[in-house]
Amino acid sequence: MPKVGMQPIRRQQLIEATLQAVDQVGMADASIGVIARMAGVSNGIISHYFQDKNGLIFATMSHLLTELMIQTAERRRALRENTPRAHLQAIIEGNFDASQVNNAAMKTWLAFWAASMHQPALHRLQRINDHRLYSNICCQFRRALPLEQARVSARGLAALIDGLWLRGALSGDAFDTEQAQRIALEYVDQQLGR
Amino acid sequence: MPKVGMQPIRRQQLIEATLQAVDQVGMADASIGVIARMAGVSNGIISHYFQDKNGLIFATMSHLLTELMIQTAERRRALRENTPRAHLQAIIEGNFDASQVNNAAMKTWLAFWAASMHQPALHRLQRINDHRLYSNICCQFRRALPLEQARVSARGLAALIDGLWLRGALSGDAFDTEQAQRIALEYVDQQLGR
Amino acid sequence: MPKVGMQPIRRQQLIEATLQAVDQVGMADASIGVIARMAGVSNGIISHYFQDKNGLIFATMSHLLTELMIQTAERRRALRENTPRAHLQAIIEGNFDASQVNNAAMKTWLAFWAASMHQPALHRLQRINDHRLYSNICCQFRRALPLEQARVSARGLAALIDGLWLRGALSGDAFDTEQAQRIALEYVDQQLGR
Amino acid sequence: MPKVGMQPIRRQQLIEATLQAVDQVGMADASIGVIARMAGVSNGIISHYFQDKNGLIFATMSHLLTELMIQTAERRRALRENTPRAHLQAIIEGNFDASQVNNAAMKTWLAFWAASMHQPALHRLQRINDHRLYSNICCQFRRALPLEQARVSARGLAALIDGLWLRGALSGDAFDTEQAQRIALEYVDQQLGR
DNA sequence: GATGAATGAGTGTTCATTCAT
DNA sequence: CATGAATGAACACTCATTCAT
Repeated sequence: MPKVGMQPIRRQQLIEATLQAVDQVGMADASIGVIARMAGVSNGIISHYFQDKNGLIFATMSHLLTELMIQTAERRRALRENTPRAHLQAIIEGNFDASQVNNAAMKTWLAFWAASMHQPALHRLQRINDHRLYSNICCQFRRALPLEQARVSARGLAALIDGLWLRGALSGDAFDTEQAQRIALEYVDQQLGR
Repeated sequence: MPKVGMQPIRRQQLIEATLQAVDQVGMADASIGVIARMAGVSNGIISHYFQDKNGLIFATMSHLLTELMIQTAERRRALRENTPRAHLQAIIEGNFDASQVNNAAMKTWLAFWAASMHQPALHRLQRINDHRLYSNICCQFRRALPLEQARVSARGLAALIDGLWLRGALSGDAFDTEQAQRIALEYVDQQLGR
Repeated sequence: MPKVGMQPIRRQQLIEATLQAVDQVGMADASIGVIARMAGVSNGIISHYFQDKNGLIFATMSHLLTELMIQTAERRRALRENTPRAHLQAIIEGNFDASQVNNAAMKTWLAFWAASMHQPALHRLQRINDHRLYSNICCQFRRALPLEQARVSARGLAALIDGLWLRGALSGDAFDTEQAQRIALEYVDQQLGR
Repeated sequence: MPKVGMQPIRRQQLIEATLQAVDQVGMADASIGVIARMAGVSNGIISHYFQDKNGLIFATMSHLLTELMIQTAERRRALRENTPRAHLQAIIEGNFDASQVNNAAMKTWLAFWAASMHQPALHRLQRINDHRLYSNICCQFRRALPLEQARVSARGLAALIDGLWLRGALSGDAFDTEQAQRIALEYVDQQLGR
């Protein structure tokens, strides 16, 4: 049993237990006790590695955000052609990556949004993420469209992606990511096609 | 002092206090005590008119849904011309009505979505609402487009409306409903314009 | 079982349970659970009548202070002769009244002093009490002595009273209040006798 | 790095950290974690050098007591004249030595008294100290007064010293040790002057 | 119809202590 | 000698709910 250097291991372990707990019982009932039991550790350990429950929630959200960023960045790095359409497609695909459309992630996102309305730290995280999606999109539209038009198109595409994700998450049925991506890509083509 | 017929008055009073409480302290901290204090009544009264706290939450959500339905229906009844575009515009406008984009409503909606992932009763409410938006939209697209295309367009517009609303709610800034409606309407025109 | 107007009854009941708990297990171990059990009520009731544990501690200390004030005031009101010596004797007797030299009160006083070093609200209470003893004494010395001498004598008598009380409390043996009062009164006579 | 002979150094280090912690956050909040952090060592080290937290508290109190004893003894050894008055003055001065009237010491003493009411080990320490002050004083009075009178005077002076110290500690203002010593010495003169 | 007294389970958090390294 | 990972009990406090009045 290793007794030193446990910090990164335990942190990851607890973040995953949090996602699992939110998936199974919902954020409202994901008490420290439940999370600790799922991680197979004692309650007190959470205060040891995260200051308090908020610290754990914050770290969990940061984890999801980072995952989203990584997925999108990787897809864009792997592109063969450097066209706006290709980049936008990669962005769309990143947002519907498996790491974002599984039950645990979807429930956590929704709970995160609700909580961000009243917790400044989460709100800041949320704004950074929202802005990243918008500006990444805008950047690409800007290569093909005049500034004002690019902005409007970016706002539309960002909203469409979030809306498709949201309705998919709320539906309760299996997430048809294929169709969602097709609708989003069609929007891209319409905007670029002028 | 009227001892009869208080039910509808009290129920409305408590629903409004709930929205107010959610607006001010967030759903997580909107305890029965807080809501009762805001309504100027005793704690116990809530069990009297709603079975329990869940009953009050459910009623509050139903209230928001009804309001949304009424706003949309009224706008459509007042239409001069019976074109798909006009109906879709009315639907869009209804979704960005003041009753849906104020702080209390936005916070309650977000909390509702998060909760609906784990509470069957709320999930059912949520699905009904989602489906109503989709089928209302689809119905109008159907008048101008072949079935399959109408379905896809409807899915897109519904997602775009929800996404625009979501990003507006989460931004924390004033909600630019004008721009949102313009983007949604432009999407309608693109879909119909083929 | 009365269901209204319980507040003063419960408050008194809880204050007495606090004194009893401090007597039996010490302030450090006088948890809310212990106090509630001694009062024969549930834990939650304490938050209902006092905001929190600090509120209960504060109320308990206020109770002891009020008791001390009442005992002293009554003795002075019952005086036959209006001499400084008589008043000072009454003040001395009040400070060694049974309400102040029982185990529960002594332990609570000591815990109160220790806590007052770090809790502003308790410190304020403490200063008011200290000052009252001093100024009551000073007032009487002033009738027989020049101002500066009265002040010094008052400081000395107040300290002597507190010191006698303190050593009596800490001794662990039965409190010889007779001897304590004799020593204090002798000090009075020495000061007045010049 | 010395691996042997650390014990006295570490013990002293931890006792001083305890006094510092009590000064800054109060005995109630002076947890092992806080004390260890102030000493710049790990939590576990405390169990290593003191059996447990009580051991550390006990050692800290013993340290204060020893300091008091040393200060008094040194002053008496340095006396030019071997009169009762000179010895009593030295005892008084020892009790108002800087090592006893600094914030950390005063807070620790008060916490110690409160705790001694319920912890036999601390109570024993406390009684030894109380008795030493009394018997040292009594011894000197005995050289000038009949036994019974010496005892009463000793009780009075011991109480006066403790009372002056107590009121000084609780006042929250700067400790006027000069005045306190003058009052105590005056009491000595009155007792001897008969 | 309406109150508010009362409950008690549940929460997040703190903390002294243990122990493998 | 020294660390810090880990525990688990204890704590103050919150809260939805019940019910006598």
